[in-house]
Amino acid sequence: MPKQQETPHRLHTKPTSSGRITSYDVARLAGVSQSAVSRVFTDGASASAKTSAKVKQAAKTLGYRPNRLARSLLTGRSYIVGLVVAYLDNYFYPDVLEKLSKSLQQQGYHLLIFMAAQTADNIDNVVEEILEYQVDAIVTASVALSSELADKCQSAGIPIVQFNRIQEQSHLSSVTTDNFQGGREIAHHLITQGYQSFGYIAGWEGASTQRDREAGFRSGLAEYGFDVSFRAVGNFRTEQAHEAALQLVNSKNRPRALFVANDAMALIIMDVLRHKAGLAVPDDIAVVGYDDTSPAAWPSYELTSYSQPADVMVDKAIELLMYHIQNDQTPSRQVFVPGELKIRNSSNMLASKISERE
Amino acid sequence: MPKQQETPHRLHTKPTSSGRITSYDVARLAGVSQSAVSRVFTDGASASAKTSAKVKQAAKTLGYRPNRLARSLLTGRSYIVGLVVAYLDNYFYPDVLEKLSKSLQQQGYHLLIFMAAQTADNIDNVVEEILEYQVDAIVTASVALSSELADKCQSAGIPIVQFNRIQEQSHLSSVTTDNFQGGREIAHHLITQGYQSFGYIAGWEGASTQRDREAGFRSGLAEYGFDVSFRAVGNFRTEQAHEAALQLVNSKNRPRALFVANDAMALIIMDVLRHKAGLAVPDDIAVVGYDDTSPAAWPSYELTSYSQPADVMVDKAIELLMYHIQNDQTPSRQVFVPGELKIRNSSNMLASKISERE
DNA sequence: CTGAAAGCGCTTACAG
DNA sequence: CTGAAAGCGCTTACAG
Repeated sequence: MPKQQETPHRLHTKPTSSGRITSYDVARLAGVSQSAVSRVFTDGASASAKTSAKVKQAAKTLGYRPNRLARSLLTGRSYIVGLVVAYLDNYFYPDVLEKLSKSLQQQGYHLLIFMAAQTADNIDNVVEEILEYQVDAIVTASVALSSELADKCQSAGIPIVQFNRIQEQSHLSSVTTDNFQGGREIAHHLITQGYQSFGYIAGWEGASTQRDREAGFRSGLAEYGFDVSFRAVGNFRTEQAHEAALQLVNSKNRPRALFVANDAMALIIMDVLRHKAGLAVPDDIAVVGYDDTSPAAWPSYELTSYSQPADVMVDKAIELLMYHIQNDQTPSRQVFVPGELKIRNSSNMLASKISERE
Repeated sequence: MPKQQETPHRLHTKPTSSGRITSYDVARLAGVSQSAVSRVFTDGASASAKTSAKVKQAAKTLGYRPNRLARSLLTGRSYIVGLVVAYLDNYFYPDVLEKLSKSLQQQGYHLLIFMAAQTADNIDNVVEEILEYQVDAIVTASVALSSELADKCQSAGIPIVQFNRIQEQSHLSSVTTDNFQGGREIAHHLITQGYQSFGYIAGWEGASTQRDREAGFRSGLAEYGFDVSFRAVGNFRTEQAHEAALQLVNSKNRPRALFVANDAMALIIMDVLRHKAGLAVPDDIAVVGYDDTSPAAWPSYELTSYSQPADVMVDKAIELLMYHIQNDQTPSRQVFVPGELKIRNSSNMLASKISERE
């Protein structure tokens, strides 16, 4: 029976009309070769004005757009950047994500998102998956990779930029503020304000930011002979920050001034102090955060905080990214962006006390 | 000179060692065909345990992972979902993004992010770009597409799910709460509380959420013979919400109760009322928001708000997405997720007034 | 400037 | 179960 061939094979005899419009369809309509179509859509490739016009017209008629995935197979460039991120509930990161995405978009890149838990073992699986998408680069925000995986990416030629995290052992590029210096300035500020006893609420102890902020804070206190008399761990999580605040409230010797490792926790803690424990900030206890996210400036909080300028950090991250994408196997760089202590009412003892003393 | 051929052509004579490890490399090491390697990495394809073991061992040795982009060329599935989003500074959306990303990740999909301004003309360009990436579907959060583009995506077989926005003319699937009903319940709540004059701060007037919330609010008031006596536009932007609040404060006949089109604006406005105008909430003016984002529940605000359950909405969006990806040209669906009025202190007149009256 | 052709890394009927 | 081969949609030397 000659009819047996009627059902076409799915793979080998795909009819032109089925689904996607390709450069061949455009070529046919424009009366040029497929190569010509490709050239019209390639920056810097040679095509006469006449050809270009015909092709563009045909493409418009058909609604053709080049397939970036097919292109990437040939060029080795996907124009996809993988972003690994863990803490979207810390408002610093949505801000970073927005700015990073917009800037990359302007350069023709787009972000592929991978959410991860903060613990290191999980991150590696996530990154392995990213590699399947042939990303041109990876940004890890607030998470750390194993050094084995970092090596693997390096040998695969996929640059990695760490955002707001730094790792000595793996030689990865990074953008951070100087967290040690930030912690130190906070200590000096509180001492200058006249406070004499100090507490610290830690973030996740695997994080370089947590480590450096605490070390800087302790160092800054030690310079003037002070120490941390209360410490609890909030792990950068709101529920745990809440618990840490309760520990603080119930502690025998509550410190007079408290440094909390980031704003997200500091705001929660201020609320507990004021509304659950009936304490006044700063009159009963001063509070300082880190990140200077927008709620820190809200009149209900007026939280003193060390700013991490997201826009500058993002600019630097993109510079690093482009630098590594364009130059293979270049040495990594650690970029430190200057931060700044934003002094607000939550730590302002002098404003009230000095006037009393005068 | 025979030396002239020394530099290899970049394209045609790529040495095996240069860069990526392919299925051919694995095949060679494992002593099987390239097809066999492919099958081992394809769910449901037939491969003997022996072959599978050899291939997996070789892949591990070489650090091989299949190239998803190449795969997608054949299968027509990229496992990429495009997300268009405009308001990451409204904390509702980072929450949505996180949940959406995590859920999709579990099903092997990943989100490619496109930031857009809220105005419609811009969105179309963004979506055109998304299509180049051969996404399997598009989620538009808080933005609206032109109906031409919606048609184009439909004919290209790319399903679109609108998140927190609804559009009658273009027949797109959508997930929203019932914003009209939400506005109406808020009106009834405020009336029940005993308030008698009402203000409204609008979001961006091109947004269906804004339109429906306002219409519902006005309808709910009208049922009891009330009307809106003050109205200003905040456009869902913090700076403009701030200005709207100042207008309110300086208005001749300030309303006794205020509905603000979303929490992000409502929090800003509460701060202006309390800290710039010295007004008490709810004693001088009641405030209600929409979204029930986490800051609404913070003790400093205690903002009454209509909840949009992000997790349920995301679950529904993913159901719609998968339904449309798996079934071509299926009719669109409008899913309404039940919301709930969360009554907090910011609108609680009775708590104080009743006790006074008794 | 232009077309024919090879090939990017993969999947999948086909025929053993 | 397995290998040889075609082809997804594109870019890019090559030779006119």
